[in-house]
Parts: sequence; structure tokens; C-alpha cells
Amino acid sequence: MNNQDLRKAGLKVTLPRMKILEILENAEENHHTAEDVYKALLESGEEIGLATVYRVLTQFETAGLVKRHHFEGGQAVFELAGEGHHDHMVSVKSGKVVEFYDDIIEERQRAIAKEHGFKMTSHTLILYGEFEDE
Amino acid sequence: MNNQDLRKAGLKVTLPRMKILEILENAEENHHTAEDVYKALLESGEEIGLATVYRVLTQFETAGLVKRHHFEGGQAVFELAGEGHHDHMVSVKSGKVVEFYDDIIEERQRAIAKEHGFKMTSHTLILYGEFEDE
DNA sequence: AAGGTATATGATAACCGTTCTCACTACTAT
DNA sequence: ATAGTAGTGAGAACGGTTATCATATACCTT
Ligand SMILES: [Mn+2]
Ligand SMILES: [Mn+2]
Ligand SMILES: [Zn+2]
Ligand SMILES: [Zn+2]
Repeated sequence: MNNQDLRKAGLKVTLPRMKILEILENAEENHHTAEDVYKALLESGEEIGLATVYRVLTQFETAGLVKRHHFEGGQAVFELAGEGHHDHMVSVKSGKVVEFYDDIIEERQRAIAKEHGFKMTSHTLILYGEFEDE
Repeated sequence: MNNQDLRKAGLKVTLPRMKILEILENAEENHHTAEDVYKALLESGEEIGLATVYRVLTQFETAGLVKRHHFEGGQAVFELAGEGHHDHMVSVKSGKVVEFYDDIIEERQRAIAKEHGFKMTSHTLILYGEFEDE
């Protein structure tokens, strides 16, 4: 993920955009709220406004660089898009997120959509609960 | 669904609560935003405040009479809980909602949770797209 | 490299769905 | 009837997100 990706998306290569990409790439956790990103920017000494964070994340989403999810609890979370699709398991206790992918589920979803004459363009599957070791 | 259910839930049988239940039961569509319910009340001549609608729907949810879902697009939707679990297919074009249930998916979810040492307490599965006949 | 123009940014206001507050009303129990 | 308890409605407040607009920056042209 680099400046070329930004230009390809029709976005000028600006400091806020580079820094936000950098944070998304270098964080150990994949899923971030806009405020997480904003705070990380402040901590790294960058004076970037929250409005810019939201704006840039939305632009990244439109460009397909980032995905936005709505887990329980109000704030949207963003993650780098990567290549493959996955779904999520979210701890209601700690907020911890684990990703998974299951071919059988994906296939059943397609079959069910077809049975209903439904052209599925996207889906969300989120499991809520808690991890045994927490 | 009747007054007994309300009393059992520790809720007094009041006019707003009865009317809201009535609307949820008699509507042809299952899934309603709070504003839908509010407007339906106004149309039926009842002067019930939007705050009361939200309050009562939340109480019904706590009592297990109603389920709340967050489909794309901001507003939460509410439906009578009924007996069985189901998931949803939502048209991004018309808003139309179709319910489905798939044992294989449900079973896979449980298996995946177990594999990850995850005690799943709930889940949401929503397919987005459009119906071929719309 | 410098200048010009389109685009991006940051502070702040606005927005929107939802919840909270509080004065008032309506049951309930004595 | 009276006092206590729970419910209601209007509107304020809230929290996350988006819009506005004056200023700053990237980048294309020369
Ligand atoms: Mn999936
Ligand atoms: Mn399900
Ligand atoms: Zn993810
Ligand atoms: Zn449903």
C-alpha cells in the first residue's frame, strides 16, 4: 500500500492520507474506530483534524482500500481491505475481534440468495460473545 | 401477544404500550423503524410521543417481546420476537426485507465459535442486494 | 524553480437517530 | 380520598458523523 495506490484512486498524496494509511498498516490490531486513528495521529505528533480522519477513511473506503463495519456499540470500525473476504467474531466483554472465513457458510449464503431470486452484492456476519480466556 | 405478556414483563398495561403492540402485530410488514411506528400511531389518531415509542420499544426488547436490528442506513428496525430465530436479506433498492433460516449456517457458526474458544451469545447475518423482480 | 489552480484541510456548526430530563398525569395500594 | 409509584410527552441533550467555508497544500504548467 503506497502512494501509487492513492494516485490510482484519484487522491492527492497528502500528509494526512499517508499518515492514516501508515497507522492502519502498522497497528497490531486490524480494526480501528475513526477516533482510534485520530488519537494515534495525535500521539505521533500529527495535528490532523477528526473531520479529516473521517473524510479520508470514507475516501479510502470508496477507493476500495478500506472496509467499514458496524459492530455493536455505535462507532464504525475501519480496516485495510486486503485481498480476501472474512467475517468477524466480536467479544462483547473486551471488544477483541477475531476474523474467520468459512466456505460452507459463504456457499449457503449464495444458495439461499439464489433460491429467493436475490442478487446478493454484500453481506455481514458477526458473531457476538466472549472468548473463554478473558 | 396480549396484556398478560405485558404484565408478565413487569410493565403496566397502558394505552401507548397496547397501541404499539397492536401496530407491530397488525402491520403487513414485520420490520419497523421507531418513526414508522410513531407515524402509524399519529395516523390512527393517537397522540403518543416519539420518546415514548423509543422507550416502549426498548422495554419490549428487554422483555424479549421485540428484537432490534441494525440494517444499513442509520435507523434501527424492530420486529416482534416470535418463537424462532431467523436472519435477513435486505434490498438496498427498495428496503424490502425477507427472512430466512438455514440450519447448516447456524451449525457452522457454532462450530467456528467452538474452534476459537468463543462462547457465542448472539449473531447477525444480513445479506444485502436486490430482488430480481424489482 | 515559480506561479497558478484545483484540491485538501481544520475548526466548527449542523445533522440525525436516540436517550435523558423533568413537570405532569394516571394508576395502585392503603 | 391520599399518598406513593410508575408512565408519559415535550423538548433538551447526546454521540457519532457529515457539511461548511476560509485557509493551506499538492501538483501541473511554464
Ligand atoms: Mn462472509
Ligand atoms: Mn442466524
Ligand atoms: Zn476484519
Ligand atoms: Zn425479521
